[in-house]
Amino acid sequence: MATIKQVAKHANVSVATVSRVMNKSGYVSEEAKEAVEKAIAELNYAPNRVARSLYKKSSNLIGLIMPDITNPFFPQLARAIEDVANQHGYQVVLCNTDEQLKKEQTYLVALQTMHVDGLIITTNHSHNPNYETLDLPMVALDRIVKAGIDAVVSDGYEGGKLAADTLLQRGATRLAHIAGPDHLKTVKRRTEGFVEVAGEKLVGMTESTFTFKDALKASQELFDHAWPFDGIFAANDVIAAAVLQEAVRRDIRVPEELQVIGYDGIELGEMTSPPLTTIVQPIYEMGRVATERLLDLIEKKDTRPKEMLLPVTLLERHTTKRKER
Amino acid sequence: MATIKQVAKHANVSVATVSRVMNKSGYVSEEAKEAVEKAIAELNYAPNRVARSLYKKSSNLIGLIMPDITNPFFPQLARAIEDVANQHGYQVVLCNTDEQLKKEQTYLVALQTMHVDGLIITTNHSHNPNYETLDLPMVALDRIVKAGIDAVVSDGYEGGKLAADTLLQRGATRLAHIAGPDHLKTVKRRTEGFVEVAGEKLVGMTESTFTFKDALKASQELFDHAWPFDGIFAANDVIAAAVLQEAVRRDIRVPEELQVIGYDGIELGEMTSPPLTTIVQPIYEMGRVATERLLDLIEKKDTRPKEMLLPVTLLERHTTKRKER
DNA sequence: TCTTGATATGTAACCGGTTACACATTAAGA
DNA sequence: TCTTAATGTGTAACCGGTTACATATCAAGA
Repeated sequence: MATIKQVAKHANVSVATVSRVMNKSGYVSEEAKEAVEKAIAELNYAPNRVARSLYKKSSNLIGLIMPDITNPFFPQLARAIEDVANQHGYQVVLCNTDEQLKKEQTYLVALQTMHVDGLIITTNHSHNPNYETLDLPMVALDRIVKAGIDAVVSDGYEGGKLAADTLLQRGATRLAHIAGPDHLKTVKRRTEGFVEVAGEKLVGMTESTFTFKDALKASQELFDHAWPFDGIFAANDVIAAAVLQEAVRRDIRVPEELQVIGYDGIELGEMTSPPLTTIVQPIYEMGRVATERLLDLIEKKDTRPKEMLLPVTLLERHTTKRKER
Repeated sequence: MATIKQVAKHANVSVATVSRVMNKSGYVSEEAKEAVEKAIAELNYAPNRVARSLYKKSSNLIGLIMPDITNPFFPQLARAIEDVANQHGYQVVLCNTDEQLKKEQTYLVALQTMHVDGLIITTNHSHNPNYETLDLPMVALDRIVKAGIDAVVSDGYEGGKLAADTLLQRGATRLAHIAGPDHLKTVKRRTEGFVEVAGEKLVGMTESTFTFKDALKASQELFDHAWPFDGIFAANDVIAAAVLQEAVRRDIRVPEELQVIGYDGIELGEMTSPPLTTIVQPIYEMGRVATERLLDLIEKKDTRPKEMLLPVTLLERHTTKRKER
């Protein structure tokens, strides 16, 4: 790789001049500019970002901290983040923490020492002491870390209500629900919204993590203890898929006997049989908004913290009945 | 963040001494060592990796180039890579290229200028000119880039044969197949193995990309034109899921009327109804092996290029019949 | 006692950029 | 013609580490 010095020599100017034309800063004569551009082209020069980082104290890197990219909700988020970051000349460093404080801590110092310009956090340590002292632009995504840190989330409360409304409207009279992990505020809201509207009609409820295995176990328990019910809302699509599979295994016809609604809108829902009706949160959009917000923060365009609530919509596939008229 | 100079002053030694204790290199008296360690602890010092990179020309960063993290095969790979990299003190930079040469090119210069130490490539430009001139350790994963570049792949040929054998052994007599994109060598091998064993029994075959939508379309065509068949092998699990869904929609009973086998062993296969029988490639293992190989290459432990072929296994879930005795 | 090698430490060059500053030239305005 | 501001360019300091090299001390062996 050529260095700026070589370019300078090749163009018969000083390194300062080369730097000036690279950055379009300061005064440069047309003549010099052309010579430099020619040299750059001929030597196939690209400036060393490490050197630039060292002086500028900015790396054009952003850290993406997530629990586990293997969880099907996150890849779409990661994709959106990477797309937007890339469009603005940033790269993203992927960090899986499995929600372990220690891993998170390790990553945090690694990211700091490599001078990332900002952080997007999709893990949920509401009181993670690590973030308190961190002087870095950051935005929480699908999670609420603490007041004072920007957050981008979908409207889980409305989503929960929408799920209940839909089920009721399609003739369900006995509702059930599988909630997500208790410590996730954004997920809890879905349950709150659902319970609020379901009211007396709620006949069964349990809780599960977001792994398919656990969800299957929770479904089985629910079917064993609370059956019959004719409408169920799962805290996310993976859980809904488990419910579906268990229903099929028990020869319960969906949607005739049991209507199922998930939450997320991940591609998986399209692949089940029958395809899953779900409350979709605009995942890509959330990633996009979060990243754009982060870049604004990095460029100090706006620093008042705020929480961005994105609307959800109902996607009717085939685990709910047709709308009655 | 404290700098090495501050630590040096605080410990009453020179920066060289501090550097020596940090790197356990050269001679340092016990006395000095303790003073430095105390200073480091007190100032909460962590060396600036950017500065270190500049001098060392090594960043402890590895670039991960994939088509699209949103494709459910890749997150597991990414996860494995990140795990291993992290255990060795490396971070990974995520790059989605959508198989577009231009994006790939852009990333390649970005990664080079930030001095990544190595590359893991899961895209498939067999003749991508970009890689030819690149003087960077790299390993291809699930893809074969070109001779001279290490590759880690699963044994698709054996997998295809295993799928056909299994179907035949379970009583299927009319076989069908949906192949993957033609330009992916590793995927083509699956088809070759399958066709080889299926022989005369093969009554229908088509091709599809790895998106669910396309797969669904291909399935419909196959059912329209080649039905009846009683055993089908799909080039990956996403396609198999589409076949399954289409079969259910047509009221074809699986596995009684039609047995289905996928390839990959991704979690999705567990979530379909019925759960999918599939040829599993050891995805996590592949990521691990590739990363360990890359780290060896980076540390110059071994530089003879080689191709690593990992074995596949049959995972019998419920889209195939019980083994006949 | 003198030599020699091991131990210990500091100074300064270096990595490859960016930019403050000094200096030179030129054109416009008084 | 003299000032002054705008334009153009180079030198060197700087970012924060690593390390080559110079130098100093000390103990062991000749």
